[in-house]
Amino acid sequence: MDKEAPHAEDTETKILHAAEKEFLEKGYAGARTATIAEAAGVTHAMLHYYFRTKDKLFERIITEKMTLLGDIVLGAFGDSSLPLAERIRQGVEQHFDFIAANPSLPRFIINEVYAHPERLRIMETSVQGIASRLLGGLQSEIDESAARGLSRPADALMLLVDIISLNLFPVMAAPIVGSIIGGTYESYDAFLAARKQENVETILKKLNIH
Amino acid sequence: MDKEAPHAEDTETKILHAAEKEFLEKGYAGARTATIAEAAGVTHAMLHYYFRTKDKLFERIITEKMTLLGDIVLGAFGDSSLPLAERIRQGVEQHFDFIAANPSLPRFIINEVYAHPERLRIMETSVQGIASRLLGGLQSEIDESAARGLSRPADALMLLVDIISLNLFPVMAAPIVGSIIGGTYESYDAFLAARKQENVETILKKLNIH
DNA sequence: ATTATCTATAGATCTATAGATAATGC
DNA sequence: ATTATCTATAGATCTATAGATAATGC
Repeated sequence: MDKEAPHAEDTETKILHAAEKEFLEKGYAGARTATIAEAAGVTHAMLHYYFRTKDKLFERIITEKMTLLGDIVLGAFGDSSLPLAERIRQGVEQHFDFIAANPSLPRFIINEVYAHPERLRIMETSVQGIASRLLGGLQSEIDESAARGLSRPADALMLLVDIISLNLFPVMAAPIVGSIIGGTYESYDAFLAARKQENVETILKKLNIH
Repeated sequence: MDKEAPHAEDTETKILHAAEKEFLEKGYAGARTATIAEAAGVTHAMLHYYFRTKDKLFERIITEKMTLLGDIVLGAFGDSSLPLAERIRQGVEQHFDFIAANPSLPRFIINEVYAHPERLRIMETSVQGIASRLLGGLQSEIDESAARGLSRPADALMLLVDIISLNLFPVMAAPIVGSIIGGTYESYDAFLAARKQENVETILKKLNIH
């Protein structure tokens, strides 16, 4: 049924997958094309045959990842068919789950955008999408709820920054936070599960929503 | 009065300062010893004469920075002579100000600990200090306040993670957040000032403190 | 007769040191 | 007579390509 692929993965795909792992873990500067080729199980020359340069290969990966990250923010908070409290709870949880499932993604994007701010142009479209579509709609829902006395007034942008801040840090800084919590939790995953609920509560308490 | 220093900065100090900047901005893998030497205004050979290897120079910088970061957390929240609400407000603000004044520090530490988790041992002493001294004291204050009906009960560890999360993200991800906020604020510094107060409020509302 | 793969190596970049020379402190 | 500095270059590491060979699709 697929366009191709009776055989497992073709060389190009194997290189892409290995490159994704290497770049996300070590960043552009720390990644080695020879390491990528080896992990993909192909000779080093193949990497250059398919992608010409390290830069072009990197460009492929970071474009894909930035688009993904933009989409997930929009996707998590975009469902406006729910009552505000539910929309926020689900948004925080979905966002948290995505970050937990892609733990090196935020560090990767933050680092590479810092190193080359012009890379933001790749995200600009999704970022503009967030700013206008999501924030506009969310803000009017918050305002309406506050006007009815169902919750505290709040700035939708600030709320979004709150949520992203709270969700990213325990995943990005896992080794450090892990060493702080020590043996308080059974595992770091148990801590993360508790943290997800804690973040939902923090936001709902801020809105004082009923 | 000083031990030395009639002349501006000696070579060793110039190299250290240049190295700090280069490593914090580009990380270990992205930093170049030749770039450091050039920025310090000395020949490349001098760097190796004083510090032998890139690794040893890096070790000097990261040890200093990890200790600093540990100390600041302890320092910001350690003043237990204040009423709880004031202690938290001042702690959040002091911590925020320190991060804003050292914007590449969190990214640097998070990246280098991720790349080499064994580096956590450098921080272990300060980290243990935080876990026991700070959290223990803070927790009993929170408990006492809650018992008197002055605030909601809360877990001191979770509260600390909340604060650090909220304070770090807008500084670490400044280019990205800046592009999301667009022209809403006069400058990114204006946004950060607003953000500091917002973070204080978020925490106080979570505690529902009066 | 085009596409994919391999071996071998060039070429670029970076870290590190050798060895000579100048400056400094007894 | 020790410490600091410079020039020159070795040595290691990494990216990229040349050129030959094998596989694949008409």
